[in-house]
Amino acid sequence: MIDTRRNILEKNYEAMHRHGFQGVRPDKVISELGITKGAFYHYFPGKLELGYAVVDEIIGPRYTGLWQQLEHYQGHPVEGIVWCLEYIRSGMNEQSCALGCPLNNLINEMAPLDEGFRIRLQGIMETMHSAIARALQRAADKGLLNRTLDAKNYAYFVLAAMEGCFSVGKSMQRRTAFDAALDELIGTLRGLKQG
Amino acid sequence: MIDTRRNILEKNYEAMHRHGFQGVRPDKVISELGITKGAFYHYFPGKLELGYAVVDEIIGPRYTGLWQQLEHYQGHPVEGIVWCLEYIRSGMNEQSCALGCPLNNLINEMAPLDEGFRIRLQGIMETMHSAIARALQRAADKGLLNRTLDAKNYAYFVLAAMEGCFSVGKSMQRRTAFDAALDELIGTLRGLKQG
DNA sequence: TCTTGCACATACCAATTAGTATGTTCATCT
DNA sequence: AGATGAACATACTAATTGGTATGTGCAAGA
Repeated sequence: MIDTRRNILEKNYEAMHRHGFQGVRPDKVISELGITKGAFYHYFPGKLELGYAVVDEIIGPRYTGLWQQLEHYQGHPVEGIVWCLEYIRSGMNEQSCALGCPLNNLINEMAPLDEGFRIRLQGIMETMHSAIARALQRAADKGLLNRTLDAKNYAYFVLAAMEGCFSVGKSMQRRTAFDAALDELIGTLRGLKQG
Repeated sequence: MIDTRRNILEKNYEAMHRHGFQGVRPDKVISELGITKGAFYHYFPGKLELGYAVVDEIIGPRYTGLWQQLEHYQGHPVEGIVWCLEYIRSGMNEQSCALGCPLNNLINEMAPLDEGFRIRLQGIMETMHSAIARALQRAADKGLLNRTLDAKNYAYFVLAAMEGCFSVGKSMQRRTAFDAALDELIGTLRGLKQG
């Protein structure tokens, strides 16, 4: 293999997405990869550190990379947020809807169980939160909103609603429910715009 | 014990809340209860059926019981929804915030993994969704809303935002984040009211 | 009184899991 | 050429997990 470590990481990421971290069986994953335990324990001290690496190297960059683009978005900051949401939607199909948001899944599973996970996941959420809050604040500062709001508090709400869309889609096993909830969130956001 | 079965159910519910279903070790839970495997397997065929029973007999009734009260709420239906949300908030402390919503947790963990769980959890969500959608529709029919909306779609959004509040609170390990997100949701809901 | 069966306890077990200890191969540097 | 170490493979293991098989006490009915 060209990059065994990366393959291990990505396959285990997929397994984590489906089964949760506790449900991952590194043995099975690596045997599906056609390699053995030797390779796995060569690159990772153990299962826990593998989980951390998946968060640090796959999940974290994916989310922070997206939301940090808000900083450079030209146009109404609210539309920037909507753009991010639509980007997320565009990357989804029926299956990924049924599996839910990898970040949301991991938060709900691991945040209360392991400090290492919790700190990492909290860091990702804080980065996303800051990006959204700053966008809202910019909009407010430029008088682009039709009411006053607390940017930080509202950013928590946006994050919550977005993650919740995944939970709804997952519980219903239907994209239509995810889409409906997301459409209403977007409508609510656009309702903040001046004019 | 007065009701061993109920004790088993409730202790395992607590364990599921903390560790997730896959993380529950029925052995440990029952030994903490001071009973043995004999008692457990006398009342339940196995771990899976225990999980189903927890959903059917504890989680389900708790949620559906709350939201179905919307039907009899006197006053603006939107305030009925707000009342339910405030009721949920009132039942939370720092610890339950860190552990998250039992329903949300279970959906995110088990919906893609097991049909038995999925059907049960979906049923609970559909009951809640219907209750919210009907409340919104009543408000619309009575001309109590300041804009038109699709009650069913908006109900998905309300559910999503609510569940998302738990995810946010859980990831941040702080009630303030949960409260902030929930306050904004409530503000958004009240913004629908006429006048 | 005898029996039946519920409500558990005790003892055992096979499979799984995560991990370790120990090779082996091969490229690279000296 | 010989030494070295990265990159794996193989074989083993201790602990855990979920479950079964069997035993026991005791209350209620025949």
